[in-house]
Amino acid sequence: MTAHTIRYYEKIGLFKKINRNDSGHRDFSLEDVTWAEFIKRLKDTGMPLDQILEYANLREQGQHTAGSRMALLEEHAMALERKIATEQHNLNKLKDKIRYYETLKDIS
Amino acid sequence: MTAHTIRYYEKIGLFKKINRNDSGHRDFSLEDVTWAEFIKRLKDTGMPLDQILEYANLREQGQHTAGSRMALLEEHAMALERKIATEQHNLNKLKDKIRYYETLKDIS
DNA sequence: TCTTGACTTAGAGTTCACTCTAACTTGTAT
DNA sequence: ATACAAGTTAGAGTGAACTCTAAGTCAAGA
Repeated sequence: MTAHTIRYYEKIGLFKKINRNDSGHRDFSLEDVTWAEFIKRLKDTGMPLDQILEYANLREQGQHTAGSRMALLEEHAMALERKIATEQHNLNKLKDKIRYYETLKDIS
Repeated sequence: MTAHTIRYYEKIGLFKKINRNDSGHRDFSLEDVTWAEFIKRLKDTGMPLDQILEYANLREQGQHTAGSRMALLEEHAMALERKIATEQHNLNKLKDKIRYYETLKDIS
């Protein structure tokens, strides 16, 4: 995650209240870093930024949104599971095609 | 695949020689349709258009490029395999997180 | 015949997620 | 003291893959 990307994430609202030091530079707390890592994990699982933003907004509202956040994560986990299954299916199809070409090569 | 998308694919060179009827409309042969389906499969496995285009160009050169095409497909299949493995790993991590939140809920 | 809808083109606009630029200020090493 | 690296902002630019628009032609049903 580059500095540019972090500033961009702050701009779109993924980071809410990053402290600044005397000279106006961002001063990331441990909590900020943990949150950044969590954003990265969600990103790595293919969650689009607007959904992560939704999660971030819930998170800002406090503890009483924990349920909704959980639901969001569970929904995303299921979507990811479906996506992996589809990709596995496509991979098998592709391998079939490759094997088919290999048999052709054996014959000709 | 919408009509717009097909025209776009033709424009960037994915379709090479689509016949036209008397009124200038595209007249897709069975081979064209098969090729379109193959493009779709490659797309569904996450192959970017420039790689599909590379494949299309090889395909146009004729039978003697069959080896290179196979290599391309094999390389892509391996990349897809790695991608699925990573995604599975990320999914597991996400599920761990969800389970962790669930234990918190049980306690509090 | 009239209407409706599908086709044609070149080219403009959109979305996502950055990525970079310009102009400026601040911090660090020698 | 002087470089120079790294921070700040608003806003522009990028790349992938569409997606749509405008202005026009063509075809089929009531």
